[in-house]
Amino acid sequence: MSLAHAILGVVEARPMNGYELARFFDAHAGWVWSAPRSQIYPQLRNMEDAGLITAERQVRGERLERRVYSITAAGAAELREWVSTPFDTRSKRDALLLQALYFDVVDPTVAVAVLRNVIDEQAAIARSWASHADQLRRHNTPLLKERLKRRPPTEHERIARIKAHVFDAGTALAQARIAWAEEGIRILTAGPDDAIAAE
Amino acid sequence: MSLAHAILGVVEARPMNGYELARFFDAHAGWVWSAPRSQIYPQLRNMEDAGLITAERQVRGERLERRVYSITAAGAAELREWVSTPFDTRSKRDALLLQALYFDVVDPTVAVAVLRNVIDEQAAIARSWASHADQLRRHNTPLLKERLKRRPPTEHERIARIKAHVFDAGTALAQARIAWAEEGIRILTAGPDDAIAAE
DNA sequence: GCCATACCTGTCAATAGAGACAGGTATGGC
DNA sequence: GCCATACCTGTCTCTATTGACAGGTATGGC
Repeated sequence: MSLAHAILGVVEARPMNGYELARFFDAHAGWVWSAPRSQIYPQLRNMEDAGLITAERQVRGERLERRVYSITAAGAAELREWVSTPFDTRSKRDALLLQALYFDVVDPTVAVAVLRNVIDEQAAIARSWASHADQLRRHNTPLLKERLKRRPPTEHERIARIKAHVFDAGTALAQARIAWAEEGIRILTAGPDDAIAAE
Repeated sequence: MSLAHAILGVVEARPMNGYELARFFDAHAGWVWSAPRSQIYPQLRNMEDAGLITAERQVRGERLERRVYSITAAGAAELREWVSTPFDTRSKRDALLLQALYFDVVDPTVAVAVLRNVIDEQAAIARSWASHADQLRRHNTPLLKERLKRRPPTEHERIARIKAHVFDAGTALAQARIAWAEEGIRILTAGPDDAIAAE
């Protein structure tokens, strides 16, 4: 399951508790991988049971404790193994494309409104991904700084470039979707005359 | 749920039984939306209970029956409603990007091998999507032919263009991923000298 | 007539994921 | 001292999704 590997990659940078992880997935990794709290806490327990992470338990008050999780050697090995494994990249579901596939059953103006919404959302995504890639290239995100502390300085530039390049993908894919939606609007707004003229 | 709407869009073209739908999702719609048999059969029952589709039951042998489902007026209304609704297009999970995010923990040659696999797979996807878009533009797929029988001829060209444009998206996104993976290989194979030289 | 194959419909168990609900703890500002 | 807020860990229920398993029916080729 990918959530486990997403968590392994984060705690590999620095130890975190469930709350921090949940906030991190909301704020940052949510762009690449998202998960609700109700999935994170049980997942951490499972990973602890599996020996992929260890918890340092800190007592808080009378009943609560805070568990700060660190990656274990087994966890690091599992992460390397998973990252090394080529897997099926064929996307199995795309709700946006499914919706567009049936645009012929609604009024063109309605479909155009849906596509305009797509363009606005994807433009916002492209901006925030580009901004994050830029921050990474400047070695300027909190988690990257923590991560680099544990790596030799000669590797720092390379690591930052690898991370930034992932967010470049988000930008490029968002821009591809925008271009596609714009072309879709042209197709939907072309009248029957245009269609015949274009034959 | 999107599976229900994927099914509605297919049976809107022509009535089908569960087996045909399962094969269709494997062969064609699987590119946009996939589902195993074990999800399709219960889903059809639910949709029948909800009045979105109706089944014509044909007896086969002593114990089996074949159920051929057609869309109802309520189902067609539900499909139009769903297609008209702008929804959140921010992708919540991308296993490929998650994997690439942690390429720094493995040997570059391993990461490059993963990316080469991505390129091969995405190239195959781009080819088959482009081919399908071409077939649609020629009004040459079985389901499109069925679908057009129920629409006025003046609409045929428009409908074919809308469908084909969805598969253009698949091609464009696959090509964007290929370009991204190729750039990733360049970053991974660049030595420390290159990195310094590029500063 | 037999058999391989395609046709046809399901069940079951397990995991993943979403969203609502529940409740205790520390701290800074008033 | 009180209270709002952020910190912190969970449970519960429902639905989605997967993969394995189960089994009956029609048909064309040998």
